[in-house]
Amino acid sequence: MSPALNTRAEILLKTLIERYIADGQPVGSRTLARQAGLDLSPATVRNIVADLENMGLVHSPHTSAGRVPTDRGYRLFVDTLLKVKPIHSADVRKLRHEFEDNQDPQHLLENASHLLSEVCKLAGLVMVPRREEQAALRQLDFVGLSGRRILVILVTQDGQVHNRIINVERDYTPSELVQAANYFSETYAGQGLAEVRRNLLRDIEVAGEHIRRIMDLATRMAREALTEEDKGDELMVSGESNLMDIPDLADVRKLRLLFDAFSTKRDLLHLLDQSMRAGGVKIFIGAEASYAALRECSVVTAPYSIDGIVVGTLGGDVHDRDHLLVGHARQASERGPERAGVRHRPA
Amino acid sequence: MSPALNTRAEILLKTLIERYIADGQPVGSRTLARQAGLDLSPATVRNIVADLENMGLVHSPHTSAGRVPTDRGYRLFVDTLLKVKPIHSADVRKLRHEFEDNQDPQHLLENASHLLSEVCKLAGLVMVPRREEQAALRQLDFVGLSGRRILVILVTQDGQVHNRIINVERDYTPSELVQAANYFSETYAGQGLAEVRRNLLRDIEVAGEHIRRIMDLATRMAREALTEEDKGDELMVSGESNLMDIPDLADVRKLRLLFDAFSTKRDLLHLLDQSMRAGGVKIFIGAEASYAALRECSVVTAPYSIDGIVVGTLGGDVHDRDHLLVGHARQASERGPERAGVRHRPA
DNA sequence: AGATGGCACTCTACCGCGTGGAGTGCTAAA
DNA sequence: TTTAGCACTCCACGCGGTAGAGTGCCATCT
Repeated sequence: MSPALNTRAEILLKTLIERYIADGQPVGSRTLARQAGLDLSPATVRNIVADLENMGLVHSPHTSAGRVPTDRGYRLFVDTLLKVKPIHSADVRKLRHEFEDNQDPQHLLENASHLLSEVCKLAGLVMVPRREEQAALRQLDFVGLSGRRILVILVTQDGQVHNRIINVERDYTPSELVQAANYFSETYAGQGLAEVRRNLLRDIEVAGEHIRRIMDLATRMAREALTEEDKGDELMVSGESNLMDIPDLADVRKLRLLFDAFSTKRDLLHLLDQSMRAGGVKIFIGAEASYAALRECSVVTAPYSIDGIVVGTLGGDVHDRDHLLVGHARQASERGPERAGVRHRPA
Repeated sequence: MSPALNTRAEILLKTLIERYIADGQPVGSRTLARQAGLDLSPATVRNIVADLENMGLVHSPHTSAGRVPTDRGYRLFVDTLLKVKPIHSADVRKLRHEFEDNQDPQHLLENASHLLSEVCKLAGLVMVPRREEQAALRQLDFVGLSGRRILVILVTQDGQVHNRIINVERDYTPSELVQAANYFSETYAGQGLAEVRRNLLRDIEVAGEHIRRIMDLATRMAREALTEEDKGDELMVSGESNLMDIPDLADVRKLRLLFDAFSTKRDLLHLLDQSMRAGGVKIFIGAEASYAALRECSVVTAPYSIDGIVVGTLGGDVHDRDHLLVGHARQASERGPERAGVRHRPA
């Protein structure tokens, strides 16, 4: 694929990209010659850059403009040219501090997403841990509401609380509810939620005394309360408005596309999911995300884990290299990697 | 203040504003003469509009442009000129249907906010019911987590579930937790949360047997779990991206201001709070909201109630008159009023 | 007296044009 | 292999001219 570059060409490409990322303008031979620190004349630089163009790493918006990196150029850049430097340990301490107090998972995730966007001045994404793959049931509670509605509260081992309201066919007395809750909690505690659902449905078939008495409740619960959380809840986005500071999103229509993408969430989730399975920090550049709204951006993702098991992904729509450095380095220093950014500016 | 207008002037002002709202362009005498249906020549219209300008109801961006309504013009418009027509009962049915299934309050509010923005193609705001003023405690649960952390689950009479993690000084056995939960649930059920907090703190003073055994837990709970929810949770915003379709927010900086306002939430909450106390549909035009970011917009708010008690506010950053009609009428037909919109376009 | 037509004036948006600057590709010389 | 020079291209910018929309005022009509 990408043919080998000699050192000089590499340096020039790197400088070109950094320069372009810094101010978004196509960069010409004179600037490049000065910036690269190679003591070459603009003319020489022109020759080399012409080669880069032949290799499809850079490209001219029009005849007499400077050069702009292509997707392939970026790819090569992040794969082989980019060095990340560790972030200052004081910063790490500060970040660690932010997460110190025991918060409930919901708030923790919100904070992470918010912080991610704050630190990087970009949009931060955090995928909610996959409940069914990870969390085991710890406890169940039923609370009777008016009108044959029952509130199911479901606590998982890791301290997450989920609640659903289900409608049932008959009235239940409070003590029935308590008994049912105790029974379910004892019988199914420690099993994964998907597992609970399966077992519960099976147990209804060969129903024992306990289950038969609360048949309706059990069925509803298996069907409604134990099903997958709405997709909408599985992704948190914050700091979207940071994207408005990015000059080439000044066009409101582009912005709109992105924001719609953030509120639909579905495709983004897919992207993060991909990243989760693959493991490690991944950088999706422009069209690589194969998702129209992100064509002009890049997304950097990294899975995070709880007790060593990968359960979700952090990511971000991204933009400039400094932030890439920050994000990448944090990954080395914290257990759960954070994220990073590189910006993409096609014509 | 606003001097009396004769009918003709009123009609012209009304037409002018409607026209301006429709396409955002300053409106000139010729258009106005044609549109108003008064069979007047442009010259006559010019004279009358000149009067309106003297009264400060309209204003010219520059010498030879048409007229644009001022804040005072809008005020007069919504106060005396605007008639709302009921929305089609089929629409009402459809909306009612959307909220039919019993959802838990969290989702209900999210849906309301989302629907609000969908229907009006604007940003929808929903204020979360004021917990401490309304909700009474129904049930309490403690779940022990690792490391002396306890998950407090708190169910209110109206079916809302809140949970907090608190740190405690010593370990509790599961049965201790169950007993404590039972005790608290029985003792304080039916009281408002603020009340519970007060009583609990008082009871700790003159501690009885039960409380003394779980002193630490009780104290923490009163302090941490029963305090006001974070302000951040009290307001839901959705459909912000609809605002991007509004032509004069094409400027990204203005947009940014608004979005920041939405994510800060504090001042918006204040606005909705005001509206809640005042009651009825309120329309804040431009600077009336006395909040810089909203200077170029208007906000329409209406309180909603549960069982006749006002507990929160719906509102929206808003934009065109048709939606005002829709929103206003729904208020008449549903118990909880929805919202409405009028748009403001200063120079 | 109120409504109207006419007229001069003003301001904006837009178009075409010329210019300066930045950048390129090519060629010939070091 | 590098460099300097040169002709060429293209964009951004500022300028003047024009068309259109709108106003304000005055004289006239009913």
